[in-house]
Amino acid sequence: MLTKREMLVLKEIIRHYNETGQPVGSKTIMGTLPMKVSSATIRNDMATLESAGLIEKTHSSSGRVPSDAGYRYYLDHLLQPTMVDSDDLNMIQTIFRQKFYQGDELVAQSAKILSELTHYTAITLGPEVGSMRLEGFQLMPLGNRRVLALLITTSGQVVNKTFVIPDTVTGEQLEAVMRVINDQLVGKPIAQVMDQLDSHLVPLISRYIHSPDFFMDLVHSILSEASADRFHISGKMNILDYAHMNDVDQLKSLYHLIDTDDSLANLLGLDNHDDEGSNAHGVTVRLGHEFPNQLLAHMSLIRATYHAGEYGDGIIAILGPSSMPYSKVIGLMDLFRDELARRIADYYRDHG
Amino acid sequence: MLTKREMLVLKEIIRHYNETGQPVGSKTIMGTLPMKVSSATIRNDMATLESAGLIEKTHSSSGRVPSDAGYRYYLDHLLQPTMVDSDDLNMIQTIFRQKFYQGDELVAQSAKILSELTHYTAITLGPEVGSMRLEGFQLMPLGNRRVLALLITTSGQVVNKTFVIPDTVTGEQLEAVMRVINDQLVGKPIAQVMDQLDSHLVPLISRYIHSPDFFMDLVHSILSEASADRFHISGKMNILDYAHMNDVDQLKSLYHLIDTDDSLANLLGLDNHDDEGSNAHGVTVRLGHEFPNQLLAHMSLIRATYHAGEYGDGIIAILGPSSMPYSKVIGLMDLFRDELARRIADYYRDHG
DNA sequence: ATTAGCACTCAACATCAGTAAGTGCTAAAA
DNA sequence: TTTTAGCACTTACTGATGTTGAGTGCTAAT
Repeated sequence: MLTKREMLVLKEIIRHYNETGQPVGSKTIMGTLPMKVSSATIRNDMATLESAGLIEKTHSSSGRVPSDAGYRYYLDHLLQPTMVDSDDLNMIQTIFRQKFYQGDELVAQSAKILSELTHYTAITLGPEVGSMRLEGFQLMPLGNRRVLALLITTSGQVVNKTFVIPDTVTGEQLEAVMRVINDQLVGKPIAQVMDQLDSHLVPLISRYIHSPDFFMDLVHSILSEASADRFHISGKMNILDYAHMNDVDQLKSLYHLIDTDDSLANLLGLDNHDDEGSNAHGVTVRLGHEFPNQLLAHMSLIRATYHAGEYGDGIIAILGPSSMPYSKVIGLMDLFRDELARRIADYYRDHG
Repeated sequence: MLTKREMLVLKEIIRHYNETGQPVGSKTIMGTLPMKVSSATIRNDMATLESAGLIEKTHSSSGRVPSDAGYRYYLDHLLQPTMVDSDDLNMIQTIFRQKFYQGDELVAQSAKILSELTHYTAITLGPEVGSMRLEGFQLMPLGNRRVLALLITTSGQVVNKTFVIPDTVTGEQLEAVMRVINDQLVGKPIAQVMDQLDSHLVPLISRYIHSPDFFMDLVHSILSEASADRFHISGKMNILDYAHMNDVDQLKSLYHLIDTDDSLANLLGLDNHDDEGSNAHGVTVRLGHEFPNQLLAHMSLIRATYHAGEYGDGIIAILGPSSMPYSKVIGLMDLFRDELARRIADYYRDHG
């Protein structure tokens, strides 16, 4: 159990290290603590903090640096989110006041705003994913053995894809497939349709078409395009600033990670939904070393879920260095999730 | 005018510098020249080359490094493209043998292949741009004041976009607009339609609709999406390897440049079509210092046009360091443009 | 429990040869 | 006239050595 002053010392070490990036010494702390104590006292406190594993030395006579555990302790016990300052608030509201045509634009813009305000990397995910249902499906012959497949979802997303049809396929067959899908599948959640493709669709289509392989491929292909997680990432290049990578190959791997939907889903914890690391504000912080992936070692992921009412939940997240102004960033995220949730609800209410 | 041996010395300096990245000394050259001369002789030749501005010293007693002008001379007079080695050829053909559904995939894959073979950054541009014509236009009401606009081009590209319609717009008006566009504009080149939007479309639509602003916006928006240059870039992160940037901000600017369609168009010279820098193989090389942009200083852009017959011309390009194995890369580009042109012609012939 | 004082540690920086790679120049050889 | 051997000279790089300053841990006094 830490004393009050030890906590303060830890907090100050984290604050200073954040600002300067340099190890912090006892004299520096002495200057900024609210009470008047000597540097020797602080040295003693630091020794305690060090044996508790919360801070580290870079070499035997250096100042102290927060350790992974130190950050964890800070996040869990010491952190108080700051209010978003009015300039930032203004910027957010100004941008959100624009007119958005596509539902996605709102979410994409969010990533942009977040990355610009923080100078880190922002990742956002729209609310549609889970709750999205199939609204319509069309096949339009384009001539010359090509056909345009068009899939519309309840969230207003439209996916189109052109296919080359085998010689054996006739116009009537196209009609039949279209009819079957619109009769049987419209209104069902996309995810469910995906799962039951083989068991449901094959028998239905086989009634009209002898070898339904082509159509199965087609439907599968366009469905997976529609149901793929649509991450919006902004500020990718900021990684160059905050990930102090000496190895170019690691940097490349990191970018690969960010660019791969699967790893991103994994990063955001889209698979398991335990709330570890969440604090009272519904904003969760995961430190890099808590991820299985070595690459994220000195990074930190701040993640918040926003609730767009009946339209489902979405995610906003920020990837940055372990050493960042958490109070500010968490304050920002907390405000932003509400703001975005409201805007999305507005959007769908007005024209959803 | 350079002597035969001076040319050889220049060539060898470039070759060595390429392989090692280190300044090249007279003794090194001595070992690799076909004729037997002493290092002193080569030093004399080097002095000539230096006063001609073709090579440089990094400090007063260092070996020599090719200068910008040296590279230019090499490219214009000394370079002989190498045949593509059979492994690479195999890889190209294997990948091209896959089935492609969208016309674009072929061009996108090309960028991927090129970047993987060279370890540089590849940029490709499909052939459709100039010759693309409007094939069809549809407006489908989606309910709840939304409308889906669908635009199909002769190259098989389909662009869809949803819009929120003002309260005042009626279904008949949608019908009318659709009819006008399909009657009047189908078959015309997209570029031309874009240019004449205001002069042609406004009077046509005004006959049916009092304030055509909304529709003009709509048509304009979807047209520009359809006619935007579709660059495919692959190997972006390789820049980290070959652009030996010490300044992170410069690196960021460079990435911004690559990510901005306008600058990219500019880089590839899509505006002016003079053939400067082109050699007999139809592959042109522009060295970084020849671009107005400071950022590209130590880079080089290898660019080739491929001719997909009646389907128009496209571009493949590689961005890399000034110091690269030009013979190989140019050989590759020369082969690749033919290969890609053939594949694209095949694609459109089979189902275009 | 806190503090002053002091010995100690270590990175960072500067200084100072010594070495190796490479040059330019001169005078002799081809 | 061109090429070559020889040599003095330049410079980056390397490693050893010393100095400084920020910081620590420990002890003994408050």
